[in-house]
Amino acid sequence: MDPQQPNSVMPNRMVPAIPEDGYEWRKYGQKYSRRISMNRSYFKCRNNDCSVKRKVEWDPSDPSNLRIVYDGTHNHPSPSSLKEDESSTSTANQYDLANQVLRPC
DNA sequence: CGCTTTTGACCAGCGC
DNA sequence: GCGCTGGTCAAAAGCG
Repeated sequence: MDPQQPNSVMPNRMVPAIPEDGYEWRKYGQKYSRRISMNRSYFKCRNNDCSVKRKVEWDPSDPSNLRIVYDGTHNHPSPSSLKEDESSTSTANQYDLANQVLRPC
């Protein structure tokens, strides 16, 4: 029936589903934009020397439409990369913002 | 205990 | 001048 979660368990806290990019983020705000009818969540990268900001927008009626916006660049390797070998020459794993959803606008 | 998360309110700039 | 939005901060509570 409804694709929601009939169970009383919700893996997510309030957001539908955020794609992990391999970095750690700390949510520091959330707001709803009636202008675009979308929810906007504000995340900040946790690092002594890395305060990158990450904005996530998604439609409350269509959590499938996720819009990720990165503000800034990481100056430290991703924690996910640290736990495992990291591509021999760090090719360009530093800025793998390959999460730019492809939206036709 | 430490850490994280959530909500509300405030501020500033801009457009008309 | 007014209204509106965007963005951030603070505090509190709960959990392992």
